[in-house]
Amino acid sequence: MDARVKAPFDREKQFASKRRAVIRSAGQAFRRRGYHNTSMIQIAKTLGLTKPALYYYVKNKEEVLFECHLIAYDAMDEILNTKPEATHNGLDYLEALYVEFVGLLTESGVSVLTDVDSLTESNKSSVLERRNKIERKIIQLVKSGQKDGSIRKGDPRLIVFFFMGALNWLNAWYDASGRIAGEDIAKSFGQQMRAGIAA
Amino acid sequence: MDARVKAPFDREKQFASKRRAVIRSAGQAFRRRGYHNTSMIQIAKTLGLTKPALYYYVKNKEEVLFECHLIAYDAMDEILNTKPEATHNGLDYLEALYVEFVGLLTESGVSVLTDVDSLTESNKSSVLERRNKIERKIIQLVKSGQKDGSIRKGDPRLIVFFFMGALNWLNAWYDASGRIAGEDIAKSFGQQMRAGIAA
DNA sequence: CATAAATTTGACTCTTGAGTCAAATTTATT
DNA sequence: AATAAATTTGACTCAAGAGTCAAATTTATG
Repeated sequence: MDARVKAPFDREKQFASKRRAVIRSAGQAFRRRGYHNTSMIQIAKTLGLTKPALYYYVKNKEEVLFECHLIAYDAMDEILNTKPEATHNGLDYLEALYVEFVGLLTESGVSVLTDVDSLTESNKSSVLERRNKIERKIIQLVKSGQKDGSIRKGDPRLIVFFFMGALNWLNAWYDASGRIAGEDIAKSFGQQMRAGIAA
Repeated sequence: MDARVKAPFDREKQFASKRRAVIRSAGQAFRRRGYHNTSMIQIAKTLGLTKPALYYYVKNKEEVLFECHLIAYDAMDEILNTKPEATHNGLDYLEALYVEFVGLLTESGVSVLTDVDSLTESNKSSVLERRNKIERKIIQLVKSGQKDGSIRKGDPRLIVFFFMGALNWLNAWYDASGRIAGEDIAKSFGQQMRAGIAA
């Protein structure tokens, strides 16, 4: 391998991966203690860094929060955009998605953060836009499930708000170090959400 | 009426009611913008006061947050302690409670706040104690519903976390000024929670 | 109307934590 | 080894917001 090619690439790669580590670690802290109860110094110390070293990777605290949000919505988008193998009716499909969502929020360190109001106006609306887009997609899925007869009638928004609420609230109580296995949660939540909306 | 008796009583009453107004107004602000995104001056201005006038009624900001939490849990306790008229099976009872909970969080200004980590250690554990107590009670109700056969088998904690999550997340999206009526939410949520856990 | 208590105010102080900067040190490249 | 880039550091500045205090004003009571 040519060093002139490999070296800069490695540098970038290292920088990017360290940066990701910063965001992920900060995200964990935000989830546990909240955005405002987590100082940049704490984040730095957790990673064995000092504050200026942290700012070498990151523009400011709000940017970190913003990216934490993006990570979550990127991951959810990915789940939403992955076509399921077998064709299901609306209900089956929705349940499968839901189980994956729960898996995402329990197994991977990803979490849906609540601190939207600590973002700049522009970042805030961009995050809300992402969230709404996802919500609209799921509402559409519910509607098509109602059409194919697998999901019972009723305001699709309320149906979605219900089980998505249960999902988002996960972050408030679920602790990776807790004693409930993520898989068990996914199974139970999947069942309840399915039974709750089945026709 | 004797003025020497009435007057001081009225003063106290006025003080108490103004104080309550402060807490309630602050609670609304905390719910909308979050604890740390709400300054004491904002709270004061909303009520047409200045900051020191606010501190006449309240020891410090954290106390306000603490009392907001207590208000919510007091209200939930009251619902839990009110015996239902007709005797139901576990499922019916739980659904009735749940509908009342949703009503509480939509119709009255009460909300379950997320900022537990902004409390002093002692206040924090006291709030968590209250929350756990309520959770345990509901878990017990689920268990007895499972015994009488109206609620399906499964880890009662996970069953409770699911629908209580949906409940608590209400505050994150529901805005009293929104276009969905609280009663409609209660009805839909009640149905979904019931169907989700029915045997 | 005089007095005391309740209520409100303007003008402070103090702490915390975000963000910066110039200099030092480490790492890669020739 | 010399040099340049990447990385890290200690020591700052600065702003926001919590909380205070002595004095002014309003309200109730005799």
